Formats: sequence, structure tokens, C-alpha cells
Amino acid sequence: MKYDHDEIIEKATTLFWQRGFHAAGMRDIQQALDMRPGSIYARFQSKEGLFKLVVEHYAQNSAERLKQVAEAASPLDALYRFFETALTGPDEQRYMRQCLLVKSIAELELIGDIARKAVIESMQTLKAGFKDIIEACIEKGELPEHTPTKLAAEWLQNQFGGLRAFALMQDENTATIQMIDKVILDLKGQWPQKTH
Amino acid sequence: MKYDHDEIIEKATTLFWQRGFHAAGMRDIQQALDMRPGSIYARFQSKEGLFKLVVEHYAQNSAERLKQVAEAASPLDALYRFFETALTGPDEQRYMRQCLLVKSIAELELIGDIARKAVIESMQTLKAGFKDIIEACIEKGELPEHTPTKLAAEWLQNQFGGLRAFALMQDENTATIQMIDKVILDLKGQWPQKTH
DNA sequence: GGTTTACTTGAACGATCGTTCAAGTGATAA
DNA sequence: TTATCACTTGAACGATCGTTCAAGTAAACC
Repeated sequence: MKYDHDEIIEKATTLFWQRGFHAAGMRDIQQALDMRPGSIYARFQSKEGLFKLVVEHYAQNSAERLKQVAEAASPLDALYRFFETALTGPDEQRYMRQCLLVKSIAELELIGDIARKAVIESMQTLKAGFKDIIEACIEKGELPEHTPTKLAAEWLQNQFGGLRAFALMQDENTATIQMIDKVILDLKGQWPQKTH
Repeated sequence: MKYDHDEIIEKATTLFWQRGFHAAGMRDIQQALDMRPGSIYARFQSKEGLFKLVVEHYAQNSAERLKQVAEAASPLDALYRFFETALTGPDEQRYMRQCLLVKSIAELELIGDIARKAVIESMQTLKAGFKDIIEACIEKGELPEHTPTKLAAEWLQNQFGGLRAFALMQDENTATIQMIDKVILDLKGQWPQKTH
């Protein structure tokens, strides 16, 4: 076992995050991991197998950070800072503004069944994380009692994904900050009635 | 001139819309257009050249529809119906729920310079279209005077893109409709102050 | 010491990618 | 009639894709 497992996954995460599943070729992977094709295939079966582990590692990491937000003294403030951190990083980490999962969903049809399943399941895990945050906000009195948690969680996750795509295109952070402000305002705002 | 130009562009639009730039291979294109590679290259120079025309055609079409929304008696109602139409089409046209431009932005790095420029310019064109809608809403008294038009236009375009990604994942339309309702509510809602 | 096991190496494979090009077609103009 | 032109054809090109595999290495177990 010449190469450390966690280190491999982290390097692979960086590459897939930067380039996406399709654009990250096996030769890019070989270079990024400093491994020969045989080694990679012996461990991960395929490019898709490696990607699956990367997605799961990424989702686990993200879920943990969402959990910390939910457990903060002020979940709403923590949520704001979470958005701010994720969306306004330095230019050399610009690729991190885009969510690896959202990026993967865009090329879901190019990915094999196994990794696709991992992506979709990870999205559901994170949705649950967002729901926990909203419930924590309600419990702390930072959001109204009548906030529809399930709908708001889906909405918040969607806003997060959309904002990451938005932030990716921005040269300066001012517009992004305003968008985050708007999300927080809307989170506290009105929600549609179920009946139409 | 054996093949009709508009017909070619429309068939190519369908294919790129369904599969994306990268996943739509030249052999797929040849089949979809019923043309041989030489014919395609004689007319469009490259796959990217064809894609550029498709993007421009798509953007022109979209801009026209946005203009109709802005010119409606009730722009806000028209906006709602525009969202509804775009996001809740029948299952066999599910691919249309995703915006071709948003989809293209996701693979912007895989596209050549020429087509990339067309995508970005088209996005700016549509942003202007959204701004016209918001200004029309204000003029008709359907939105408050103090609504920040530039920010709201960016926000609305971003919501539209995000919603299309959301709608793509939904099996039923009920959640999508609720999200559209939320967008309209938030559009009428509070906006962040410029100073921080 | 011998065997097994997990991992590593790198050349090479077949498939597919976007693209090229010599040759052919048919309408238009001189 | 001939020349020109825009368009069409389809075999073939080189590059790159994900993947395989025979051979080698080193630690673990009997």
C-alpha cells in the first residue's frame, strides 16, 4: 500500500471539483494522484468507482458542516456565514464556489448508474441537513413557527445550488452578498399556501 | 442546397438541448440532421460553429418570449404563466425544462471560445429581458416603485435557472408550482439594502 | 523458505472522438 | 457548352478516451 487512501480521495476530489466527471480524463487523474492506471483500477475498479467515493466523501463533509450550522447558537447567523464562506472564497479556489453535487447533476446522464445513484442520494442527505437547519431556526425563534419545513428545505437547497452557479460567474463579491441577503430575507418571508 | 437551414438549426437545437454540447457527438448530429460530416463542416465549420448558431437561435427565441411577457396587460401574471409553461411541460419534453443556456454554462469550460462567448452574451440578453419585465411590472403597479431593477433582474434570471434545474428532478408538478409561487411572492417581497 | 495477498507498473488495446479531403452533384452564369 | 459555385458524400485520419493485463514488488501468514 504505497499511497494513502484519504490523500488519494482528497486529490481526486479537487480534480473532479475543478473539471467535472467527464472532463477529468484518466490521464489527468493519473497525474493528479501520481498513480499508474493499473493501481487506480485495482483499487477503484473504474473511473466511476473513484468518482463514487469522491462524491460520498464530499457529501459526508458537507453534511457535517450543515450539522454544525444547525447546532450553532444562532442557526440563522451560522447559515449566513456558511453561505458567505462557500460563495465568496478567493479566486484561486473559485472552483469551490460551485457545488460538486450540483455540478455533477448537470452531467448526470454522462455518469454511470452507480455514481449517479451516489449523487442523488447525497443530494437527499444534504436536503435533510437543510431541513435540520430550518427546524433549528424555528426552535430558536429565528423563523416563524408556521414555516413549511419540507418545502423550505427544498427551496433552501435549491437557492444554495443556484447561488453557487451565480457566484461562479461573478468577478466581485458585492452582488453575491446581496443575493445571500435576499435569500435570508425570503427565508423569513411568506410561503405559498398548499391549496391552489 | 439540399437541406433547409432553419430546419437544420431546429433539429440541432433539440439534440443539443437533450444531450448538451459535449455528449452530443458528431455522429449523433449527423444522424439527427440526416447529413454527412462533410456537409456539416462545409456549412458550419465545426461542431462548435453549429452550436453557436443553435445558442443564438435559442436566445433569440427566448428573448422574444420574454418580450411578450413584458408587453402583456399584466406582466406579473404573464411571468407566472411563462414559468409554468417552461417548467411543467409533458414528460416527453422533459428536457425542455432545463434551460439550454444554463445547461451550457455548466459545461462552459468544455466549449470553445467562440461558442462560449455566444452563451455568455445570450445570458446577458436574457437578463435585459428580465429587467424589462420587472420595469413593466413596476409601471403597471404590480411591483413596488422601490424595487431595485438591476438586482431583481439578476435575481429573477437566477431563480429561473435554478427552478429549471429543480423542475428537471421532479416527478410531479406540485412542488414545482409551489416554487414558482414562492418566486412571485419573493419578487414582491423585501430587497436588501445596498450599504452593509 | 515458500505461498499468498494486495498493490504497483507501463505498454498496449479497442472504441470513439472531431475533423479532413478527394471526388461527385446540380444549379447558375457566361 | 463550359466554367463556376455551393453543397454533398463517405472513407479515413490522428488524437484521445477508459480500460486491460502480464509482470513485478513487498509485506503478511503458514
